[in-house]
Amino acid sequence: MRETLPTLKEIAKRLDVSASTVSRALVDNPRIGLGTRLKVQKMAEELGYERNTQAVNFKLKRTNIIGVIVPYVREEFFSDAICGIEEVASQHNYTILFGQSYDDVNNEMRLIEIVKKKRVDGLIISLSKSTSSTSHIDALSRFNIPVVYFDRVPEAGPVNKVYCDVYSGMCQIVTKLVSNGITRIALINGPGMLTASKDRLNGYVECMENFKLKVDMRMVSETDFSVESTHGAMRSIMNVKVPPQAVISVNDYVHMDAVQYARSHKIKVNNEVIFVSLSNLPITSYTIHPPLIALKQHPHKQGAMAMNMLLQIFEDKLKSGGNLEKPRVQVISPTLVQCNDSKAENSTVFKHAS
Amino acid sequence: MRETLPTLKEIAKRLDVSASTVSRALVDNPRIGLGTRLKVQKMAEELGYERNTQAVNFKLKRTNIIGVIVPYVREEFFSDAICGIEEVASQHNYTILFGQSYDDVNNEMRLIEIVKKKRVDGLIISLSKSTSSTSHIDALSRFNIPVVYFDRVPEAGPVNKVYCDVYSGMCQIVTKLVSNGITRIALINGPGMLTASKDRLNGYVECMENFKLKVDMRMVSETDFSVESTHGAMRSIMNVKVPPQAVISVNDYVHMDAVQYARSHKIKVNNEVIFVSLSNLPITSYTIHPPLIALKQHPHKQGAMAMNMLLQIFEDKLKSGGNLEKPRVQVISPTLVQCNDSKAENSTVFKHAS
DNA sequence: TTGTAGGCGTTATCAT
DNA sequence: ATGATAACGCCTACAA
Repeated sequence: MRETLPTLKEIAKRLDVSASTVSRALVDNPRIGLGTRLKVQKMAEELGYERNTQAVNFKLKRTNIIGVIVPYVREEFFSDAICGIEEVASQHNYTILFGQSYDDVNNEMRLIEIVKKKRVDGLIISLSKSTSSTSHIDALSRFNIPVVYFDRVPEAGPVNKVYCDVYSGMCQIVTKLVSNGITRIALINGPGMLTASKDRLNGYVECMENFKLKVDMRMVSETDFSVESTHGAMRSIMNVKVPPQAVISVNDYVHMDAVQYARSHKIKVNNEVIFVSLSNLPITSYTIHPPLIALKQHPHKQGAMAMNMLLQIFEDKLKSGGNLEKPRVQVISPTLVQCNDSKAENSTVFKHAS
Repeated sequence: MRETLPTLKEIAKRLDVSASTVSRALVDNPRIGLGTRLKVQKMAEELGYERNTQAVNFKLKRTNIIGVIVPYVREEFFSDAICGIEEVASQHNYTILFGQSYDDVNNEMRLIEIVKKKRVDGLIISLSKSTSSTSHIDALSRFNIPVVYFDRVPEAGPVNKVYCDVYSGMCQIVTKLVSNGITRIALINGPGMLTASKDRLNGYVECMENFKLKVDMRMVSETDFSVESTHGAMRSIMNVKVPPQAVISVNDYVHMDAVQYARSHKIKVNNEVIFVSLSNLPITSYTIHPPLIALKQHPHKQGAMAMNMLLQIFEDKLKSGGNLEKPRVQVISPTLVQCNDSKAENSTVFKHAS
């Protein structure tokens, strides 16, 4: 019944050679005769031998597992990113151990403990929105576990990270709007603590100023990503006496909630007020009112890049025998896309190139 | 720099006892004195000892990894299911190795090879839509790797599976519609090959007949889940001379595409024609026209149940020392939910309880 | 109650 | 070019 896979020893016994010989033949070690190598490989083939990765990894003191921690896997952005990670990871025989922080530092800390316990070879993480310090993560470096941050990255410190240049994304958007005559622009930003939020705000402010437009901070609001919070943000924005012509939302979920607010307040979406989102997920195409302008943040690519960075770090660690390489940083540019909203009355069409 | 975790031997040396003693103390083996046990545990605590799971698993010839294969992780249904799996898995110290078949048997076969190579302890899988035979999966049982199917399960054969009772779901829906005076009901079903599709069709036909309603097969169509295919299905359905009053879609993505078709053909959605979906994902609440009736298929719960089933199988395998338990089957009932579509003109409201 | 010895499958370091 | 041996960290008969 129980069909058990042959081991290296089994091959050795049948061929009456030593285990080391077999091992060498199987990894194409040069210190072996061509004849025996072929003989061994043939036998391995016949027996359906498969190297026991568990044993190898154990021997080599590695796990070939990399930890991945994101706020929510159910968000398309992150599941996409995970796929990107998984794609390049599996090509290099790495396996993913993933966990969700549910945007809560405490969960994040628990997960860090787990990946440490599992002795992962490395960690790729996108911070929870409530994470203000990364000391729990820094602890990993003491155990020589390299960490790559992506998307939600810590602001400062010598860390490896890949993220999207939302500053430039913000500029692209504002430029596009302004060149279409839209100058009263509101922003629903993410929690001010997040680096990305600061970048967005800076991009917004500086780009506005470049156009000699005064920045009205009543047009800038924050959300903690919850529906209520977003609705609150909308309320404060729409209540200034000269309301905005455009509302930029920090992401598609916030965008959808903002649209929901607008509709329930009889605001003509994408007509009276133009809606813009800083990210661009496939689902929005099914929504009532998609954003007229959005930014692709390339989550899949970000994931792939993060994993590649980790692989690089592994390699360099082997070469340099140890430590102290300087942190790696990769920035990826978001891509501005125009959508159209068939449902909007007299949907605005953008003409001018940015 | 490199802080390396202490091993069992380290503790043994410091306490001047043997490794086996330490091992026993740490697993609360009864064959050890209370004093030494406490002493050992204290030292372990002090040193920050953490059992090397890799070594343990290697020794015990298990991996504590379970493979999970789904068509797409980006679909909320499956990412939800994976979370359910992950939740109970992590509670029992199991780790997930996931892969996506992208609804293609060939990928599925490749993934099966991989999980076999990784020597997973078990597999949870939701079949690709193009999988007609499960012989590639049956191969796993030869290596004593138990398999649990979920949601997209094979029709016949003695397999372990957990799935949603779409037959009854279909009945619930038809009953609800009929009791509200809607009798011309169309169905956009999934590929006929899938078990679930057959169940849906049976539920539809038999429930209609229970109500003495004649079944018009021109009102029944199939989609391969692609947009074009769904649009084609809609076309054929809406073109019969007396068109349906309701359209039931196999899932939310198909539903959204069906709505899209309807809108572009000036059909008043959820007014002239009522739209119903056989699943119920959060995203639909943001869509232009959510289904007025939907079924919760509880993906998270399905995932959790599948994982629990696997754990049961593991346990029983230990007890019975080996094989031949009869296959396990768990069926979960879908829950009918009513939504409302604020956007529909004169949106139909259902009054009668089913 | 505790220690000793052997082994899981593989690789690395010596020899030969 | 090949073999013998030890070791990775842990567990488990068996012995004491």
